[in-house]
Amino acid sequence: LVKLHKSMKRVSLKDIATKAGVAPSTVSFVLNGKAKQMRISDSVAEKVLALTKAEGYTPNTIAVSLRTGRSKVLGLIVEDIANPFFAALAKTIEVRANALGYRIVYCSTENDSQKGNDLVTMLAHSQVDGFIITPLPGMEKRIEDLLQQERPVVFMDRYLPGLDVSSVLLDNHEGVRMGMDHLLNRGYQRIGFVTVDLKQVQMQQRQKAYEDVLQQWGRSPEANLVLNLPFAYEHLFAVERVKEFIRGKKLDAIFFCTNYLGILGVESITQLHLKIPGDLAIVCFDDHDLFKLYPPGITTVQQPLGEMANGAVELLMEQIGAGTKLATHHKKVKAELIVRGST
Amino acid sequence: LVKLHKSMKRVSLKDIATKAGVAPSTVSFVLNGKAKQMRISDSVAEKVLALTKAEGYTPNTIAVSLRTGRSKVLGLIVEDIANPFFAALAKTIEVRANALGYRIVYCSTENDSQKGNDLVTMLAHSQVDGFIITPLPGMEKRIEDLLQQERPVVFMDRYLPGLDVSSVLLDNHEGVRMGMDHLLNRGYQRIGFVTVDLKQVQMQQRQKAYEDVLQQWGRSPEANLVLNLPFAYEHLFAVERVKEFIRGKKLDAIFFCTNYLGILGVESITQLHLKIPGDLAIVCFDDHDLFKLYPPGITTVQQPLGEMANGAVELLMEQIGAGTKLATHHKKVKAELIVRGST
DNA sequence: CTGAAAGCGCTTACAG
DNA sequence: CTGAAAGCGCTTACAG
Repeated sequence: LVKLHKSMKRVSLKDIATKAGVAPSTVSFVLNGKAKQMRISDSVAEKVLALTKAEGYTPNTIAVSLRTGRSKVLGLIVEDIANPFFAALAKTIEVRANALGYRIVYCSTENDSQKGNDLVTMLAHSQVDGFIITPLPGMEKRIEDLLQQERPVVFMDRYLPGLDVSSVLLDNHEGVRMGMDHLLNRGYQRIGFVTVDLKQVQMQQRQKAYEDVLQQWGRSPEANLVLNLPFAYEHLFAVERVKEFIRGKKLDAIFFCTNYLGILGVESITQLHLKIPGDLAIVCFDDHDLFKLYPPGITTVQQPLGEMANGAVELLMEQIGAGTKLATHHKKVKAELIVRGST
Repeated sequence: LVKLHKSMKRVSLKDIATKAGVAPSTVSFVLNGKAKQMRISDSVAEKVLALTKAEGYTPNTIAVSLRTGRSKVLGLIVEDIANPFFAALAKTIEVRANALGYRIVYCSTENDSQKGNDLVTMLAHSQVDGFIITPLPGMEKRIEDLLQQERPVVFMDRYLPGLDVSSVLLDNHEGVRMGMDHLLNRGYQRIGFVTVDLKQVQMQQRQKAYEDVLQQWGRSPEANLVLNLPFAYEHLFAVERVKEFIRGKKLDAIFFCTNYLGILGVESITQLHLKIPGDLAIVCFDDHDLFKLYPPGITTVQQPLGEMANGAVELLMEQIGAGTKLATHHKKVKAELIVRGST
């Protein structure tokens, strides 16, 4: 076993070839599993393999990339990698991609379409083999360029209407339905819905679903009990609003539209000394397993982060594998209802 | 402005040279800002610049990497990118690195040294220019290889004793001292300390600091009131233990060693109907701004994530810039005491 | 002031 | 069964 010296140059394929007394191409074929195909003798193949092991040789991926035109790197552009939701997605994507021999370069748009566009450009220049993007309005043009160049692209969690890009999205309507059916089947009558005044499509889809489900269960529009908190609420203010909401509307159940809302909901409820679900049933949309840290009794509508992440990688791999432009797929993933403790 | 066609080959430096009627080297010099240095005429330089713009030319970074031996990519290896603490660090590192013209490839060890070693190997093969690593026991040998090859490496958040590697670490002792001084200065007498039975050096340093500070304030060892929860506690079990601890030891203040402990602490305290800080003062070590979601009255010892991340990038850049092996630096970052609401 | 040429480390037709 | 050669897209001594 040859020990590397400090400033020793990395051993190259050519070095191996020289030591083995064969041509570089022979080494390349052996290492790429084309020995049989190229009808290289077993003895030569074995010698090459033994040498690469002894010398600790591994191919320079940069050179391979330049030659083959494939970098084995995927670009992941999310809103904010420090957000636990995106961090969890990134993690699963990483694992899946690594298993397939791909590395991930990730970047955060910070909800700035200008920055998002710059990131796309940067990743395109560094020759990533494909993109997984959580897009923002304002990125349409730059992403159309990618499509034009036949670069594999998948949208995740969000999409841009009008762009013909494969996507993996959560079925928000179905998720709310599951949570609401859970409550309605158990006879709850006055189900409040707490949301936040955000322009995001997700929030609007969820609120719409709440209203649809109530209507489908034959409730009158007066049954719609919605608390719409302002964006960027103050913690104490919001807790008070939720408390008022619960008491004022005499709720027997409450549905929180996001997990951050759920956190302050739990605090409001604790302050009211309500038993869960004895006095009040709770369902909360949970984007990242946050409620596993919380006491039982809270039912959550869990985003299937793994499924979403794996779905995105899968759709991307299809495109990369195909080489040619495929028809776009729009994959909807279903949330999972998790009932913790007694109902 | 030339529009790219679907399967049109990317425009290369050579293409620009041909169109400009100059040699490729001339284009290269102009684009790399060496026009003056190479005494290229302004008219030629302008023509080249105009053409690159019109053709939308950008250099192929893979080719640049192969040629220059520098990839402009940094490898970031953390325990788990889905953990908000590491996600926040990753985010800051990303921003800083991007500003310096570097991209980040990140990977998670999942606390598995075998996986950690494989990741180091993988990143080394893909020619990253430097490593920022949250190391694990068992990675010593593989990291020594990196040092031997004079690859820039920085440890962040953790270190491996005996390895001569630059590092950025939190000053845990000082952090606990700040929190404890805050309480002791305000006259609190019975200060409990809640920790968890983890082998991590951080936890042990924090507990040691708690004990040291009490001793330095002249308290007898009987003043040490420590609740050591088992690793992987059940939520309800832990909440009960904290409640017992507060009542049993007649605490007037409590110090939580991590933010996850703090979360269940807040729940215990709410259940006991204690006013904060009227009945009980709380200080909590907060690794990732979690408590900004919580009600005021909780004082936190905040990890300066930004400082830590920027410090790591900075130490790495020093090494990359130097080209030769530098003396190692061990940077300690100070936590910040954040007092929310009245004391 | 500018160009021709070598070379980074691979892969892959092509020719024996 | 194996080798010589071209080339991926750049950069950088070197030679005018």
